[in-house]
Amino acid sequence: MAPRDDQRARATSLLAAHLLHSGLAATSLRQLAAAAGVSDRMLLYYFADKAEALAAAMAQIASDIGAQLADAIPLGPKLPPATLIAIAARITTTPDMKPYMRLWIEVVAASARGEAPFPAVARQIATGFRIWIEARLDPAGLPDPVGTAALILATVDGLALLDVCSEDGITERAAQAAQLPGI
Amino acid sequence: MAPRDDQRARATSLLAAHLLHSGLAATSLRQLAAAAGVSDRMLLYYFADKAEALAAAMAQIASDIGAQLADAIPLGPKLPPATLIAIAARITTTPDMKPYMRLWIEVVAASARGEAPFPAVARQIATGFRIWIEARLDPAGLPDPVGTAALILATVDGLALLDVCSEDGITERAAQAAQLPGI
DNA sequence: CCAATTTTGTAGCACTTGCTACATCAATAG
DNA sequence: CTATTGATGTAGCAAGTGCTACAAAATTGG
Repeated sequence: MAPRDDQRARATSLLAAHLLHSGLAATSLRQLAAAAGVSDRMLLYYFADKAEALAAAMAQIASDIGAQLADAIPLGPKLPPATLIAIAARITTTPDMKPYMRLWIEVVAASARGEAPFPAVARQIATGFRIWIEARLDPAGLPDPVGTAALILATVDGLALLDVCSEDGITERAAQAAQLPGI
Repeated sequence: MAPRDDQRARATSLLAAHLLHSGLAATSLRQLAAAAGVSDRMLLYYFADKAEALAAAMAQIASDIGAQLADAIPLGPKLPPATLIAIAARITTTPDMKPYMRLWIEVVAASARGEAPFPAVARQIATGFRIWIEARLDPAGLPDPVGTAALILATVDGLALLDVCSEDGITERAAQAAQLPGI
């Protein structure tokens, strides 16, 4: 009905695809507008400002990640930390997940720099990750299950970070090492 | 003797301090010049361009990190992975190391974006980290010591990443969890 | 069909970006 | 003392930034 809302939704999807493909490298207003197939003038008609456009795209991406994670490991019996680390490492190093994790690294850095809207976005996504892990972690015998969940999250994020700045193959070998007992 | 080289060295140190304090948030030519206490015109007299100025500052920081790491754990008997993870986590979550690790995250993201000179810088620093770990890791019983070293590096980096986008205290609890046996 | 409202284009503004041309001043070599 | 070189300031350029004023067109309600 309202063309504006339709166009806004369409632009949001195109922006999300653009961010997944190019990261935060090309995020000027005009570049975003080009990616969304509209003029910069219209992008600012659909969204209040650049930050809102980015936030909308990131929200869609975050919901994608959530769905993918929920699909990958449905809620079931609680798992011990070693098992959960192994599984999480295997999932997040999947080629399908690579663009997501790469973007995630850039979002965290932009958040560290205080660049709107990324501090809020990063907090939201990190919380999503944390909840996913905590919901699947067996707390039995753990002195601090939240700390352990955070460690698992850190390990997974670290693998993603490694993937950005290392030669090919190293990340896979690290993920493999994460599946050994006693580490 | 040559005032230019003196000034260049002085500027490099001031730039390094600036990056450690502010990350990559304020890295326009004029902001860098202000941090170095010179005019933008002179900064480009000391350095060929902005990328070279950043590279010089980052090189100094990288050498600082190297020295700090070498001091923290001198070469000695090779350690099993669990011990090494615990030690590395304790070192890198020290308040002293916090600015370094935070900057490191931003450098990796800038590298992912292809922003000069960070791809080269990130590769160099990551290699330094990796060598430090491999030199201290006991490969006995490990099917892929390099993969295990990479995993340790990933864990440490992941803790740093977590530190950027989580509430206070979580990183410490995760680092604590990393010191438990059997994870 | 007219009026009001929503949607879209054109043009541009004030500002920042990395970098440079040019002139000037100081110091040093002959 | 002069001539050359090194060092520094002033001013500015072309491109890009986020965003906006204004008007024309399209759509909708009566």
